[in-house]
Amino acid sequence: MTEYQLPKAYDFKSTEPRVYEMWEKGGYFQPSNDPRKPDFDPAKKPFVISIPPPNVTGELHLGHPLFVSMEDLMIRYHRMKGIPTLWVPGTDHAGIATQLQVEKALAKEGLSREQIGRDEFLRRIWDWKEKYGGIITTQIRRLGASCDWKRERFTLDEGLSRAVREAFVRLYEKGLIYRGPRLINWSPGLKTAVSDLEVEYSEEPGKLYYFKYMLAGMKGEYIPVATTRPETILGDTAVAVHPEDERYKKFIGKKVIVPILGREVPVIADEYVDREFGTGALKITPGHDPNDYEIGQRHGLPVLSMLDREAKVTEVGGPYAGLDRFACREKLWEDMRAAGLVIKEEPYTLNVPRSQRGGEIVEPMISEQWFVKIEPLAKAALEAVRDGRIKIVPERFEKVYFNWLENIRDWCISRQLWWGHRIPVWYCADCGGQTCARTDPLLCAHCGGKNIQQDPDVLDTWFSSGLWPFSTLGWPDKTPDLEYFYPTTVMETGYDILFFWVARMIMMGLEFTGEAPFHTVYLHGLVRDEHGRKMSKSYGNVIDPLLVMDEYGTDALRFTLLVGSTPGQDMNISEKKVEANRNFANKIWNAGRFVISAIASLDDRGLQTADHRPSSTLHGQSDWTLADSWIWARLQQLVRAVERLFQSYQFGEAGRQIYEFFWSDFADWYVEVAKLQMQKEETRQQTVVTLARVLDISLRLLHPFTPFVTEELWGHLRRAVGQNAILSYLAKDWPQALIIAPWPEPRPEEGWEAGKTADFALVQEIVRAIRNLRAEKKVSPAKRLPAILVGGAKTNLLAEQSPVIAALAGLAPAQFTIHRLLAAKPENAITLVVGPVEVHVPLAGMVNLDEERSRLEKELSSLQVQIERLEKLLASDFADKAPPAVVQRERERLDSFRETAEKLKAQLG
RNA sequence: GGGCGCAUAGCUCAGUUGGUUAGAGCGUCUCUCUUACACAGAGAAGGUCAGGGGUUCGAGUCCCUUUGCGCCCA
Repeated sequence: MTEYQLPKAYDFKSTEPRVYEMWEKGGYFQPSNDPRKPDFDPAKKPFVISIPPPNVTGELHLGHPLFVSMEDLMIRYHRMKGIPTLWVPGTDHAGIATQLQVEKALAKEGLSREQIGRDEFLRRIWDWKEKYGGIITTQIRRLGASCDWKRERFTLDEGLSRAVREAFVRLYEKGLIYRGPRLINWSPGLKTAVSDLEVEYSEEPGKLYYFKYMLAGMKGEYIPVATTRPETILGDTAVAVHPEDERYKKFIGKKVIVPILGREVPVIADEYVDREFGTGALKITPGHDPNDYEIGQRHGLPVLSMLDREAKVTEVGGPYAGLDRFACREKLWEDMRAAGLVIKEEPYTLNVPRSQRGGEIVEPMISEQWFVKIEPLAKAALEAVRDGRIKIVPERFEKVYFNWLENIRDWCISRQLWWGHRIPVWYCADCGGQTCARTDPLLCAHCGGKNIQQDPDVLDTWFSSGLWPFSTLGWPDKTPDLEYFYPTTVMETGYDILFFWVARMIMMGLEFTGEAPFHTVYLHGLVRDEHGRKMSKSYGNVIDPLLVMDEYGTDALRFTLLVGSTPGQDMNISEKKVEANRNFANKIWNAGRFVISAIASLDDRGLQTADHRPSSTLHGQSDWTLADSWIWARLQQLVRAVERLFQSYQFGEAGRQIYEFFWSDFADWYVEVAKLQMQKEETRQQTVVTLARVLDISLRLLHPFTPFVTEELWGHLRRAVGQNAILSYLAKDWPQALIIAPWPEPRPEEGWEAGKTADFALVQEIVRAIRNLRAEKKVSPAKRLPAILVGGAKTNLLAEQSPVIAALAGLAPAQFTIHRLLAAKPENAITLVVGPVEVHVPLAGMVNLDEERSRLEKELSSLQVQIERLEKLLASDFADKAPPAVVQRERERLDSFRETAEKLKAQLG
């Protein structure tokens, strides 16, 4: 017999790395049914998740532990169910973010990327990736992620680059990719175009500038115009008014003079103009405003670009050429004031477009870029969700998804960056033709000339991310992985990237594979600080998950994130919560320690092992005590609830219920009763069996939530049970590790549960009532109290449970009697009424008759209220219309209240 | 402007087919180092479930509406 000397507190620091290594070395992260292996069975349906790839050189923030915990939970659950599972890990090259990091490092050496050139810059960025690229995946391992690292991918690796190239060429050949000058969002600091999604609008205080648009050839007549961006006057090509606006109708078709520049532009009529806003007349700058651009298109207006790629005024701006956009605004306005064209300025709240990255003000401008013609893709993507091929959880996000796709605009996919997938198009200097090819061409496809040059731009990072679920499995090749694991099962990610990523994956998946890339989209909320504020460095409320794990352990962090969240809802996190769950991990550990020591203490002295196995599979019978039956019934109830909750993605609620069961039912009650049962020879073995079985199943249920502590403890349990001559039969089917132990399958009730549960609940109530009395009367916990119980119909139950009641309530066994009926009320005793049971506690010298009387009266009166309420309820329509079971339950409650009230009345005499 | 979410104990939150007198963690108060755990145990206090209206035998839960906060889209 081996003695188990487990540390008094769970030591996550030494456990976590060791356990993770054991899993990884044991090959448990690989699918149990693998198309790359000979015994592969294509008929088994796998469960597959592709990881939302984190930025390869990024830092771990709380968003990562959240998605890792969620996905790992789903993966572990399915793995334990025996389903072949694959979780594909990987990282994203994160074009802008990574390039900026390296540029920043370069700047410290006083260099710019232009100075060192494209090739050298790319070499450095790859060095950077090699140096820092492993950090994030190491951190994800630390979170316990059970993904198949053998299948790890990177968006810029060879295979994925080929996928990107294939995707681009196919869209190009289909005419769904085009290049052209369009109004795009330009980021002057980064000097690249960005997509509509990468622009965020923020409300900021600004001004509305009113000025005069003088009419050409009509002395002194003018149209008053208001604008938030006076500098764009330099690019105006019209003034628009509403066709029915009485004020300005007469000017339609006339010309007005652009201030300072003196150009003449037409006055046009367009229904877009809002007569209520500003002066009701709108200056039109098609080159620098999306709405104006559309109006310009409608009216065939010329488009002027008055800002260059650095947001400085171009020659279009005449005297202002070379000025920065903001300096120009001031100078022009002052000049206009001097020219008598200014009317007034008003404070006004602007909606300023800012770059999602860096926050600089984005400039709408005309630029030659590549676009994806999105409408046909969007249509298919809408259909896939509408007809249920893809389900979004929570459902309300389907509406958001529809709304976005229904109003989607073409996607600008070219970026003026160097880090990314280069656009596979070559321009011919001889014939001007474009050559788009899967492999780098040497000759122009049109004229055969050698004078071709590749487009310098790269693709939006999300273009490659959109291919992720299938590119990671080998697409465009028909690899065995792709055949078997695609489409994937669940896409789990934050709702903040529903458009950026999820919608695009759906569009691309349908386009290139003909299938929805996943069946279910599960969207989680965002993690905020304990008061619901967004975490930000400037605010100083950022919680670093690494520090949290250092202090409280990974399981505590995971459990906090999993249990603290509801689908699609933001969650607030605080260290306090993590600490509470660290305590839970410790609770698991210690309850386990107790069970293991109980097993170790059970030897085979005088016991014939074979004969002492439970003969019946029907539980709650024969050699089972009430507590054994109760905890088993509760556990089975829990297994059923957890199964139901998992099916509906309510992982948080499932975790809470397991927590409740483990701490309140198992540790607080059953373990305490078990201590007693183990002292008796006849119940000892059955108790240890129950302890072992309940712990085993509990650990299995908890494993997806808190994998480390459960794996470690289960290992000890397995060894202890396996080495025990009497109990080893219990573990005969247990595998090497908990990670692959079978998930507890829900089984139907057997019929005995309700009765046993009610009986145990009565015992609990009696114990609580006595404990309460002790606390109220300030009786020392060490003092054993005498007691007289009057049980009526429950006398047999009380007699059988008397040792339990005595032990848990601190009664003195020698002075503790049970009666069916009692002729006279004991003297000098305090009486507690618990349902059908009376508990008389003689407390010499502590009984104040008046106090007792008023206590009983108070109890009686609150009972009367309940009785009246129920009598009224049962006399109403309720009795006819409510389901019989509900009515029956209320009737029983009323009976029990009446019984208690009668007893109280008798006491009061 | 359109859409969505939230409002439940001092704080942070659960509460998904509507069904006991609404739960948890933290915090507060009282007691206890009882041989798994003081990262603990026992007990207690604390809520007109934002306001109003409706449906129903029955509403924290469903419908309408008002107010406040937050988010997304334009």
